[in-house]
Amino acid sequence: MNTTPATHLAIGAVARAAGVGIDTVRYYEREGLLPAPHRRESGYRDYDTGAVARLRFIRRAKDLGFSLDEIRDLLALSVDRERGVKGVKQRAEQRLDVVEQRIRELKLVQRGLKQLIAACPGHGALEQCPILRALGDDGASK
Amino acid sequence: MNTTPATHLAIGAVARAAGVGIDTVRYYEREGLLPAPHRRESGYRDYDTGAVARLRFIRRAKDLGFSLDEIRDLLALSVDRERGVKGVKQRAEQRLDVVEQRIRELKLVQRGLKQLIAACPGHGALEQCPILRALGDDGASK
DNA sequence: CTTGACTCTGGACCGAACTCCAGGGTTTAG
DNA sequence: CTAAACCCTGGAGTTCGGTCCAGAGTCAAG
Repeated sequence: MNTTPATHLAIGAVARAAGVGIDTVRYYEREGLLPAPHRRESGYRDYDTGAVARLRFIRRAKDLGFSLDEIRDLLALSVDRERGVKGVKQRAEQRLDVVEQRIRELKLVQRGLKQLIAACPGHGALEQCPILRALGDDGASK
Repeated sequence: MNTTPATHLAIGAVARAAGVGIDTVRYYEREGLLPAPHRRESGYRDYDTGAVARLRFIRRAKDLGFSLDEIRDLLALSVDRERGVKGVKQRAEQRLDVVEQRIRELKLVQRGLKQLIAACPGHGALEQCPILRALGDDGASK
């Protein structure tokens, strides 16, 4: 029944396995993203492979642009039989909205830059430079 | 010859005219983006309309995604008869590269999110949720 | 047993671009 | 003349997601 063997991993091993820094693991624990693990007599944290899975979950969610706050939320949903699946889908949709909005903004910037670059000869008088003309009303001249 | 009348503007007026906060104006002065203006007897800063133009320059460049460091550079180029136009065009091209790279990254994220959303029914067992399955190898279940 | 690698804590620090604060002085409208 | 609105300085605080540090204890190989 137990698919996750309770291997005894120290923090360094768990960090390496998940591809994050040791300080990051402790940081996530402080932030409530990773449950506090058992401790050995010595005080050393003692992880099992579930911790590695959880860290990877966090890393992948971060790659999709979720903030740590949102990931905390996602992690809570991931064990919520009631609203879990629905909530997770909703969050993904919200994230998609934000990403698409951001893409639209960047495309506007892209268009603006392209136009300026195309219009600028790359030499000549400052007064004629379309980029400077677009940025300021005057060329900051004396 | 003088196209910029030396109107006497206090910091609040200049900030309003440029659409930025008062603290931002002082911050830009500290950061060397805006030259230190004349002072009245009282110590009050006394701006002319050139300051408004320069603040607008900064604002527009920021809208195009330039950092304050880059804007400082742009401002220096805007009065450099030698490398001015060439340098400005170059900076714009570099910025465009970064913007386009960012758009590509966001499109990957967009694709990933879309796939997950499409695959998720929005209800049912946590174990079946493709989003959770994609994020973690396990659903953080006990 | 020794050495080197590992881990512990609490807290400071990073960058970017502001934003806010206290405790003053100044200007201006009525 | 007074009260409101403005301005001054220096410095601290904000957000986000870590990263680094000192000083101390622990573990594993040889």
